[in-house]
Amino acid sequence: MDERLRPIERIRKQKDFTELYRRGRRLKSRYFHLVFQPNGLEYSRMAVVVSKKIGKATVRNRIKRRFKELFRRNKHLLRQPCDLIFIAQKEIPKLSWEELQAEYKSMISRLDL
RNA sequence: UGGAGCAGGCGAAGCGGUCGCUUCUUCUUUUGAUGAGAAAGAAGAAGAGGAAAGUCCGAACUCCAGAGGGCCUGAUGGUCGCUAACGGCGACCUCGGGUAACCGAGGGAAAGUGCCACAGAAAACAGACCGCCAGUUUUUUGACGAGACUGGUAAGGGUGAAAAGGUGAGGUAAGGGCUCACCGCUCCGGUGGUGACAUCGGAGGCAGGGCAAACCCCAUCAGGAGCAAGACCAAAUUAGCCCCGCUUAAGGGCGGCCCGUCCAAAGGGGUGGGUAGGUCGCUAAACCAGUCGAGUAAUCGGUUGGUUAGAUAAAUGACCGCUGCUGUCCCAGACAGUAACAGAAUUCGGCUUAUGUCCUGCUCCAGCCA
RNA sequence: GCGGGCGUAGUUCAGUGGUAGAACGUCUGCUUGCCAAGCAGAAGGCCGUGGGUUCAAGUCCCAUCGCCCGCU
Repeated sequence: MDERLRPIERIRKQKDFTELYRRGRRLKSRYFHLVFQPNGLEYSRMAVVVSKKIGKATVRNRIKRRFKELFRRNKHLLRQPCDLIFIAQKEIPKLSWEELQAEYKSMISRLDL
């Protein structure tokens, strides 16, 4: 139903990041890590972290856009609102769009909330 | 037909649609004090590049009180132009490379200092190893020859990246610009050119190695830092302690030093505390496109039209349909692909680097045909 | 975004323009019943990459690639 990605659904503050990194739980795969925590709000929030080691600016931007697209399309998969940080790993530029979609869905299903 | 050289263009193929993001404008609702503003929603408009990249130069802009002089330091380097400026661009000059189209390089080594390993007799007020020639003398014996000494010489040999112009002729005891011709070089003068320089004539028998991307000299240019510059707002904290200083100061004034000048207890330094957020700067400018004129050109001037991203854990994405193009195959069709380099972060002018079975024009060379 | 620094042997580093070195490590031999230590010797380098200046470049100049650090 709601496939928008409003500004408040993005994590932007330094405080939120440090809090999540300290308290959040982690899931790891070959392509990206996922830090998550139920946030107690009425909506979920997300952020993408891609370091310079992954690639040049073009590559990093493409990864960020793909994660944003996946998040807004698949909000219904989350059983309760929570904060998510996606941390890209070195192997991720090798994935095609279809492969990343499958990877994303399997990771979300592994969340135990 | 093949191979080269130069110049330029385009660069998510085009059209339509669905979902979503950023900014602006207008409107609606909620909140708020009928304000400023904030939040949510709707409609419309706009939304990555030729290199946005590297950060290699040059500027605008901001702050450093002002941006003055000198020295150090750094940069540039044929000439004349263009430009806001430049290490950029244009035209020309000389030298070098290429069969050619064309390409590359560029002050000074008769101001001084320094360095030229190895080899070689000798490597920088030149000198003489092997040689060549003459004379004297010894040996032998009559000569040739051989040795020693004295003198002449730099043609030949060999070393090296480099060794007191080159080739030829005359001349000479042997040689040598010793003399002559041609080429090269230096100096003087004329002519042409704004100039680098070119060219013509005359004189001189000839000066003397290389390296300034070694120090350096000459000419020109440069104050420093950078939008994380800098300004403002609200909140919070400290408005304490120590040290220096009121005039012949110390200290500071953003690469260093000196002069000059300015600040100077509402100051400077240290300690302590803080380094969390918002707004502005922030997009209309040495702008872009067309056209006319000046100029060989870079470029300049006039005129008409256009408005073209402003994010901040940082917006341009995902998908569908049709058309076009390319490739493969079993060719009235089917399948696959539609790219490469790459993503604005204060803004411009350049340079450099990356990039495509892409496109256009001009030129050169070779082969074949007429 | 802006500013600065470094690339040399397997590793850590030296290196006036003139044959690339040291220490540790590796390998071989000696020594020992065996190992370590010790002694003797050897191998190992396109000096990050590509141009230029020079007779000659690890060194000087230009471009480029990679890595590291600082500034809100």
